[in-house]
This record gives sequence, structure tokens and C-alpha cells, in this order.
Amino acid sequence: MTRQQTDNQDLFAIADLAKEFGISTRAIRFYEAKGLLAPERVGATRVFRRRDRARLILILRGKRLGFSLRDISDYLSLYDADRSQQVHLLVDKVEERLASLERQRDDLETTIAELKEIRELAVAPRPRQRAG
Amino acid sequence: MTRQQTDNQDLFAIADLAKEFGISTRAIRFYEAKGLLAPERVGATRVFRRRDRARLILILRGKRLGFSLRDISDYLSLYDADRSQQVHLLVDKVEERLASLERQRDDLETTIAELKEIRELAVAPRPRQRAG
DNA sequence: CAACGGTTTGACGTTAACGTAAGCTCGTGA
DNA sequence: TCACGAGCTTACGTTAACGTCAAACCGTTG
Repeated sequence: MTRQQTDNQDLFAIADLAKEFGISTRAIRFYEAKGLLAPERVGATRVFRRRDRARLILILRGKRLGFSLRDISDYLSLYDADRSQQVHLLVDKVEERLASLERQRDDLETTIAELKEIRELAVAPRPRQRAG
Repeated sequence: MTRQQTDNQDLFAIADLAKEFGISTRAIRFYEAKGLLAPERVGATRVFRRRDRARLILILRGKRLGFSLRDISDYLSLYDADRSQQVHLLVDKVEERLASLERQRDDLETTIAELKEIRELAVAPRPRQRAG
């Protein structure tokens, strides 16, 4: 299967996504095996739609944030929690996630501030060796 | 060796730090093996000072941010880059780090915003089933 | 003196997240 | 027709970050 071009804007081969996001096809299959993706099949061949592509974007962002695939899986379930879940249960999970993310943001801000300070100290005029 | 109490405020046993930060002594030894910590020794026993404790705090924060020990090691070297490094080299590394962290912060902000939206949607009055 | 709690150094086990290679199928172009 | 490229499954290999013993060494306390 090669790139889906003229026929349907909405269908992607596994190699399309791999190339677009700079990951391996193996990784994508792995995400499917872990339940993070669920592409359709034509015969044995995976066919990805926009929805799968969107999920993949979320997966990769989660990875950049340092989350495990397990975490990301939970996170994704918050997205497509249409109405299968009890609303208050969903909200609880979302709140929990939010709290954790905001803690992470604080850590991040602190780290950024510290690095900026290091930078300033480095470029600042440093104490000169006193003669004598 | 038990907790260093009356004698010296500045000395910690491995178990002290482990308990304080809720990690295993194994983990601490592992960090040392990876060069992230370098406690002194009294005989064979490790003795940690405030400096080591401070580094440990940075290590754990790095972990919360999803960094590998390798990354954290590089990061720590920015801190104690007294004057062993060329200033502009240090600044380059710091800038690089900063850029990466700011990208991560953007990802984080996006994620937080999305979760808040999910929360709002969940609690918002949902479209009612039309009779008829 | 003997047991106990804390520490040490191996060394092997484990989990996550893929990498890599083998072997097979299918559609297509020379 | 047949070699090629793309895809599939199965399965073993790899790295990181510890967990989990095991065996041995103090210092002290009953």
C-alpha cells in the first residue's frame, strides 16, 4: 500500500503516519497492541483515519511530556469518554490529571527560572582576580 | 548508622534521605553509580551532605518532569559548571535546555487547556433527548 | 556473647518501549 | 512471470531504572 492520495483524504497507510511524525511503523503497531490506537483493517492491512491520526498526535505529545503509554492510555480515555462513563467519575479523573499536570508545570517553571539564572550568572561580569 | 541528630546537622545517612524523599536506598545507590551523586565515605559507609541532598532534590524533580537519568546528569553538570567549562559553551547548553523546556511547557499548557475544556463539557448541560 | 539493625557489594530479575530480524502474503510494473 | 516494495505476524534482543535477594561487615544493646 502506498500513499492514499487522490481517492480519499481521510485514509492513511501506516508508513504515511510514520513518516509524517518521524517514528517507526513498529512504534505505531506497538501503540495499537497496547490499545492506544485501533485502526480499521482492509484484509490484514491497517487503515488509519483522521481520528487515529489525532490520537497519535496526543500520544506523541504525551511522550514529550514524559508520560508512560499506560498514562497516555488513561488520558486518551478521558477524551473519548463520550457518555459511557458517569459524568462525575470522569470529572474526578480529569481533576486528578489536572492537578498532576499543574504540579508538573510548577516544576517546569522552577527549572526554567533556575536555568535562566544560571545563564545570567554565566554571562555576568565575574569577580576579577585581585592583584597582590 | 542511624539518624544524624545532635552531632551534625549537615550529615545524612542513606536511609535518612530515602525516608525523607520516599525512595529506596537502592535508588540512591543507583544514582551514585550513574554519577549523579558522589557522597563521601566513612569506611565503606556513605555519608551525604547538604550538597548531595540538594542534588537529590534536583534529580527527583527531573524525574517528575519525565527526564532520563542521563538527561538529569547533563542538567546537573550545568549547575556545578563552576568555571571548568568555557562560558559560551555553558550558555549554549543552557539555551538549548531552555528551549526544550519551553517547548515542553507549551505542550503542558495545551494539555491543561484541553483537559479543562473536557471538564467544562462534562459538567455543561447536555443536549436532551428530543421526545417524538 | 549473641542477636539485631543498618550498611556494603555483587548479581540476577523485571517492566516498559520499542529495535531488529525472519518468514510469509499481496499488488504491481518491467 | 518474477522480482520489488509494503504490509503482516512472531519472536527474540536491548536499554533504562530500579527491585530483590544473598552474603558479609560493623556497632550496640540485652
